[in-house]
Amino acid sequence: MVSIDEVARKAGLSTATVSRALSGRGYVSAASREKVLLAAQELGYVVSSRASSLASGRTRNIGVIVPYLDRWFFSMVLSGVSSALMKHGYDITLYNITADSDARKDVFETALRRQRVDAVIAVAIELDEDETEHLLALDLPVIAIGGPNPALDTLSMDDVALARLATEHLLGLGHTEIAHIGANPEFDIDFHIPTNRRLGFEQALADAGIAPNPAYLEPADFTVDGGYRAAKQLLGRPGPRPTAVFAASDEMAIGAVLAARDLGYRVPEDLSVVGIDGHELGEFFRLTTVDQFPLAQGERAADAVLAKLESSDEPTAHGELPFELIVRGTTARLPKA
Amino acid sequence: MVSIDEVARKAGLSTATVSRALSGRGYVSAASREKVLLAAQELGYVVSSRASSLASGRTRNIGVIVPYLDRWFFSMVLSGVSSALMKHGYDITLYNITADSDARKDVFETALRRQRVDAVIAVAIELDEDETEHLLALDLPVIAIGGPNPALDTLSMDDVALARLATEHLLGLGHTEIAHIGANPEFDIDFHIPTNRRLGFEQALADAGIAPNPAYLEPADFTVDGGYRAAKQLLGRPGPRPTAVFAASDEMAIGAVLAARDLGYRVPEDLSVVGIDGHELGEFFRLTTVDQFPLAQGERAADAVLAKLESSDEPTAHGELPFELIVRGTTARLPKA
DNA sequence: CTGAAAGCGCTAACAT
DNA sequence: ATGTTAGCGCTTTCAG
Repeated sequence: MVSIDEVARKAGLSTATVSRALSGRGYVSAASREKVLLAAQELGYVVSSRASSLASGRTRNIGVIVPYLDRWFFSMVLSGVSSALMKHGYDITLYNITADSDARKDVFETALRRQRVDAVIAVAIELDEDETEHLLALDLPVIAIGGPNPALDTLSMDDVALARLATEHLLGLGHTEIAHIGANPEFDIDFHIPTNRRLGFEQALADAGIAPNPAYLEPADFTVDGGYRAAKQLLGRPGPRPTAVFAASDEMAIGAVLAARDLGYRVPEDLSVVGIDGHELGEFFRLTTVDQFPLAQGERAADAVLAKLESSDEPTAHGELPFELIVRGTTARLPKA
Repeated sequence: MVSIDEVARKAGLSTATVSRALSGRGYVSAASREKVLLAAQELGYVVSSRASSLASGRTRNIGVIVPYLDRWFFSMVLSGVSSALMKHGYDITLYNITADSDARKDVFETALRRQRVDAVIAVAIELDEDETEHLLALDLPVIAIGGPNPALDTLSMDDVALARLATEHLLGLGHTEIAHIGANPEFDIDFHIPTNRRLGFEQALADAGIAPNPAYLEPADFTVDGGYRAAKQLLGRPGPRPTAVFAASDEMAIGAVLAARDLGYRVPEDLSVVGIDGHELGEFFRLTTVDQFPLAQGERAADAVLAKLESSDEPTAHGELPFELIVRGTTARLPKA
């Protein structure tokens, strides 16, 4: 491994100047910089992050904590974080919080404290007080996606508003018999997303003067299969039948579309379906959805963390994440009866 | 940040002994070890990986190179790698090779050379000679998934055999009019997977004495949508029609199932469909598939890399990855005509 | 089995 | 603008 001394020797300068030229900190004449760059190039020198970080306290590495690696949303966020950070020469080390609570504890109590990272991005993890403490005690910039966690700088999604938008879309098309798939308190681990989406749904109905119908609330587990089963229940039960379904995720919405078809209902003629996410599969099914741009969420978190790193004073107000209604083919006006 | 000196002082021992006790390297009396552990515990001491790695040359961090973060297969592999490594106290830093060739170059020429990792796992990336050189020049243990790359220790999937198995399943059910979706040379970037799967398909047919029918070969892009379009072509064209379809991925197979249904064919009565992957969505569609256990692939790569780390002499023969036919509901015997 | 001490390769005052 | 030098916080000989 070629070291900084060799570069210094070759460039005919001191190691200090080489360090300055390479890092861009401190004054270096243009001529010296040239020499250093050339020497480094020719020797194939790359700064050792081990040594550099020990001396400087900076690692150029960001820790990213995610609860799942194998779920679409998190993959997208991670992808966004990664591309944004790589552009700035930062590496990312991954901390996958699992169900195993010992492993989880280990991340906060040991792994993150090894001084391997300059900052932390926590993606959609509900942190308990202890964990929040640990994070704060690191004394590093932290950005959370998906709050709210009043103790942390957070980029949060207004899930109530998201759900209102989806519901209002249906209302605007003339639907009044609207069912909701998703409200399952059991899945409320992640910031009450299911509950908030149900709340938004109910608010929109209330604003339109529609009384909530408990029979139109069907719990499901956020999978295609779950959405399928829920929709079958909704559509198969005797009695009043919804003309539209708002599912709390695109995967459930897709399940609902498939269930409707299997029962002989046409989508959107007989049933309108709207989801939430902007899932790639939604395009194939021409699913109307409220896109929450997970890739952009990741990029934005990365940018926020970099901003905090440059100027630690930055306020980095708790930001709201954008979302947008994408009207495709699974929703339509309520046909006149 | 509490340092090793404080622990040493509190334990009444030298820093050398503390280091030995904590790392498990070198002799330490049980009594001393106790004292050290207690002191470290009470002070909440965690070894600084910066300092430790500079002094020892070990980082307890593995670099993982992946071409995609947002594709199911890679997410699963990554998930497997992550869980296996975390168990052993290793962190993982992620290098996402993108289409951007400058960024790609940067990973091999700079990022990986920063001495941040003890070993590298390369997931299904076709490396050119230059990149392979760079990897080898790191002088670190490297494990590749998805080879073959003769220069690297590789865990590889026998895609020809995988495809044969899928095809033989169909043949065994009595089908002779079998189409294949997937062979698209354009997508051959990743180790000729499409080509190898087509080869396995053709071999199985040949072994059964069936002449290949070019009209039964439909290229597609490995997405649901691609599989859907391909199947529509296959089933919609006038002339002989296949009674079974072997798709080179589960997502394409799902697309084929949906296309068949849309055209009025029943699956599996009128058309059998088999895929490859073991994709989670396959379960919902009751898709028959050849599972390639991506999670296990990741775990196995992690174990292999750890083994190399412990004993650098280990031969770590180029391993073959397992696969298995999962018969579900989209394939059936050819009905007597 | 333990301690003293010499680095690991770089950065950041400080001096010039 | 550049060089000198004292660390950064650990690990690892080497003695004992």
